[in-house]
Amino acid sequence: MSDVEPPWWTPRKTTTRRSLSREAIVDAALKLLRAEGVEGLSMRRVAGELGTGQASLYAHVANKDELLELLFDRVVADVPLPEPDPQRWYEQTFELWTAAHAALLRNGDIARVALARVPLGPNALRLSETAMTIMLGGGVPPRAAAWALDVVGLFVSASAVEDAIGAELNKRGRDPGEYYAAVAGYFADLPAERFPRLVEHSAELASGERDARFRFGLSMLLAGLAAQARRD
Amino acid sequence: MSDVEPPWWTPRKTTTRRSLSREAIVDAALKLLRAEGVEGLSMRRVAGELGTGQASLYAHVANKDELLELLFDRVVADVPLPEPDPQRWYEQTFELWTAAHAALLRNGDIARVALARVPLGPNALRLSETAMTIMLGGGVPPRAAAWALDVVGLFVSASAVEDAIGAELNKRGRDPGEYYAAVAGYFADLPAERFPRLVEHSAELASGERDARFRFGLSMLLAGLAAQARRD
DNA sequence: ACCCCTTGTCGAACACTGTTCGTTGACGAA
DNA sequence: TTCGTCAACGAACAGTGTTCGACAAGGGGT
Repeated sequence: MSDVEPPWWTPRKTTTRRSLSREAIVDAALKLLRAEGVEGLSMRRVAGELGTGQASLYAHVANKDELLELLFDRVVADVPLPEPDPQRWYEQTFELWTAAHAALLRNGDIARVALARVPLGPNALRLSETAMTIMLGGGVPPRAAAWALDVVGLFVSASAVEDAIGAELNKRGRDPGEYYAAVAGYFADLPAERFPRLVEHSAELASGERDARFRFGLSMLLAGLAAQARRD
Repeated sequence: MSDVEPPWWTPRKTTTRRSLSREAIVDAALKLLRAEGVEGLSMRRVAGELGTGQASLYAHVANKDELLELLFDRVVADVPLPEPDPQRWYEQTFELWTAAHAALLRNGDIARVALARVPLGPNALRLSETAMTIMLGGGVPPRAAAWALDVVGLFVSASAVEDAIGAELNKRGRDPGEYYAAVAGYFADLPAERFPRLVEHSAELASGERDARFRFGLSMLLAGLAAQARRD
């Protein structure tokens, strides 16, 4: 845990005098998030979870937006960070982002908030610093490393959101994989004369192997990075 | 224009008997979207734009989600699609997605809806079919092409969302680039003993050259694809 | 020409949302 | 003991997506 915080997070220096605290609020929000997703997370319900009124939350948290940022950073805290080893920069980068992806998936929708605002909380910063150290140690030029941080982060978050949506739709349906099957069927039933490729490859287009698809995308990105690293 | 539509879009076969129409609604929504973003797009305001009551919209559109999907597909309609040429598959792929990115950016926030639901509207399908044709013609294996379609689409949408947020924050501020400067400043002012790399490369981390960053990310991805294409 | 009945329009209402206001009441310092 | 501060919180405000039910206008069948 680091005590660095973005300047727009309301500072909470005073020890709480009563029952509520920022931590308790984030805890309650996290519980709701896992159960219902970002959509079902309202200030009233968080307050209800804590057995208090909604207005009370605003003494500890400026905003719903701020609460979501705190929540996101709490989730990022669970990503294990490796000790950078220049010999294994590629593997370590791969593992770091795979772990981040997994942590996001463990918490429903939460990746949405990463796409709505660049994550600059203390734990996101620790992760960024580690990722930069690994890439720079591996010989990736600074500008490429800095930009790649953004690009890969974007991809990881977007993937997590997509996977969370699929998981949610599957949960609502009867059988596991029902949603992916429906998408594949939709592709397969398109008019073949107009969409020959989509029809022909409908199976691959909708194949629900989330992890394999994620690793494929991450490999695509890191292949580009490795090429940059070798050039210098 | 293609007349293929996902089965869950309410079919509107009958010619409109009165003033309202699906097209008019999407037009009004598009106008609002450009002016205020997805956030400021409510059914009431769309209805107000058309001088009618909010309930009237539901005769032409199942719900707000469907309206957003229609809106997204309308935006995708503006992406110019090249005639596939196997000799130039890499360039064509690059150009196609750059054009898609630009079309999204021209319409504020709209990329958000692509991340909230896999886009399967008629124009998104035409774009997908073209992208597949180009990649397959260039020798990319089918499964890699199918997965890359998803991965690159995710990246393009996520980039567009991030850029739209930056653009919005800059618009709110006094000077152009104010937001990026603030982020760079935040990085630069971090405690150097804890975040040495982030502090050292704060300039690159927040550099606001949107297009260059986007092209960099797209290159990273396509480098991975090109490696796959050569392998076969 | 008549009537019916389908179908688009739309005001009102419902159940929510995030946030603010003003009051209450308990604690720590003097 | 008294005072002032501040977390707690009920109520209200302005907004949201959506549904219901009433209304009216045309076209099709008789």
